[in-house]
Amino acid sequence: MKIQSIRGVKDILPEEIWKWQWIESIAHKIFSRYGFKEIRVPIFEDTRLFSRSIGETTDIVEKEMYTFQDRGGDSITLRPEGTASVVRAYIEHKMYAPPSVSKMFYIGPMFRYERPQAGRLRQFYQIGVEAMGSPSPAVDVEVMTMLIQFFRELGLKDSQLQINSLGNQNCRPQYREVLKTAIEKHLDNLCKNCINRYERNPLRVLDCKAEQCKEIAQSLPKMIDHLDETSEQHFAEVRALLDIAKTPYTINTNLVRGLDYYNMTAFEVTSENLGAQNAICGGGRYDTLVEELSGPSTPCFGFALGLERLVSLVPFEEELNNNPDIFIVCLGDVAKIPGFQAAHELRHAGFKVDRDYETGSMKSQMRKANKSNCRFTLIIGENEINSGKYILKNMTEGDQHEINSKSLSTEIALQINTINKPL
RNA sequence: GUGGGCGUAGCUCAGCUGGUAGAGCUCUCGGUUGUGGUCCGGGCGGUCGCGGGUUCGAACCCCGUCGCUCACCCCA
Repeated sequence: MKIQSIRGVKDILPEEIWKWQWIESIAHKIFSRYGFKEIRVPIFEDTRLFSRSIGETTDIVEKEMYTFQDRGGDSITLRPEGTASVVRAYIEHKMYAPPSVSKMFYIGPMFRYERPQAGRLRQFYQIGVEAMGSPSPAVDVEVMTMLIQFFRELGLKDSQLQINSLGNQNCRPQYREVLKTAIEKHLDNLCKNCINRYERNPLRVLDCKAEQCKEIAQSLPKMIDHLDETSEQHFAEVRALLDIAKTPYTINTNLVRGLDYYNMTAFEVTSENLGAQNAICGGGRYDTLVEELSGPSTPCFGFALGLERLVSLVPFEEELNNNPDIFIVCLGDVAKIPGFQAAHELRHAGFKVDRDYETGSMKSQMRKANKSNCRFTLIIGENEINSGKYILKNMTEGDQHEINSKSLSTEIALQINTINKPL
C-alpha cells in the first residue's frame, strides 16, 4: 500500500522553498531593526498551558487541538499557536528580571485539527512577534508599524490594517451585558450560530458574516463607546501615534479576536486575494496572560501571521533560486576523473558547481546544463585533456574561452570577472 | 461536524446520447564529427482513484468507498 501524507499537511518542495527562506530573511532583517530577537520554543507542551491561555471554551481548545498521552501518561498537545509557549518560556527563564522590555519573534509550525481549505492547513506555519513588559501605546504602534514595513518590504500592496479596542477587565464585562441586552431584541432575526454566540460569546455576533447579522451588528452598541478612561486614553494614543508614523489604518468596531487573552488594542491585517480566510495577520494587547500563567504582572503586545497565506500573496519577482555558477560537462570515460577533480577544486574555491553524473552525448549534457540555469558550462573532453585547456562557455552570451586546467579556479575567477559581472 | 465541486499520462486538461483513450507541456532520441535555449521530426508514458453492480460492451450509468478541493464553523 502506498503511504501518503496526512490530511491537511503539505510538503514544501525544493523548487519553492526559496520563497519561504526569502520571507523569513526579510522578517529577520526588519524585526531586528526594532530590537526583536528570535526565540525557538518546543512544538509540544503540557496541554494545560493552552487550555488556560487560549481559553477553555474557545473552539481551538474544545475541538481543534492535537492532544495525546505520552508514554509517561502526561497529556501533551502539539501547539495550536505560539504565544502561550513564549509566555511560558518568559516566566520559566525569568525574563522579566532585566529592566527592559523583552522583544521576541518565532517562526515555526502550528497544529490545529480543522477541515482544510484554501489558506488553512492542519500543520501551518506562523511568524509571531511578542513584546513583553510595557503597557505603553508606543509598543502597540511600533509593532504594528513594523509589521506594515515588513509587508511593504515584501511588496504587498492590497493589505489593510484594521484596529479596534476591546477594553479591559474593567469595562468589558459591563459592555458585554449591554451588548447582550441589545442582542436579545434581535434574537429572532439572527442566524443559528449567532443565537448560540449570544450565550457563549456575544462579542462574536459583531463579526458574523451572515447578511442578516451584519445589518443587525451595525446597530448594536460598540465597545469603543463603552471604554473606561484608561482604555479610552490608550486607544486615543494608539491612533495618534499611528498617524505620526503615517501608518494607514481603519477602525473596525466589529473586530473581535478569537482568543480569550486579548484586551485593549486588537488588530488584523486582511487581504481580498486570500479567499474566505482573508486574515493574514492578527494580534493585539494581552496584559493579563502572564499573570494568569503564574508570572508577574506583565503587559504585552503581539501578533501572529500565517506564512502559507503570506507566500500566496507576495508578488515574487525574480527567482532567487540557488542556481549553479558552473555546470561541468564530461565527454567520454577519459573525462570522468578530470571532471570529478574540476568539480572538487571549483567547489573548494567557492563556486556553486553541478554536473551530469552520466556520460551521455554532448547534446544531452548541454541540455542538462541549460536546464540547470547555470551561468557557465565547463567542457572537458579528450581534446581538452590532451591540450591541458578546458573550455568555459558563457551560457547567456554563448561565447567560450580556453582555461588552463592547471590553474582552473584562479583562471575561471579571472575570466568571469573580466567578461561578466562577478559571481 | 455540515454542504458543494472534482478524481483520465509526470503536469494542465479533452473525451458527444455507453462501443475497449486523446491533446498540449514535460521527458527522451535525432536533424551527419564534440555545443544548450528557438525550430523541425521520431519515441517513452495511462489496470481512466479503488471495490462492487447494470450491460453483449462502462472513463461515461447506479451503489459504496477513499482521496483532493472549496465553502460553512472557527481562525493565521
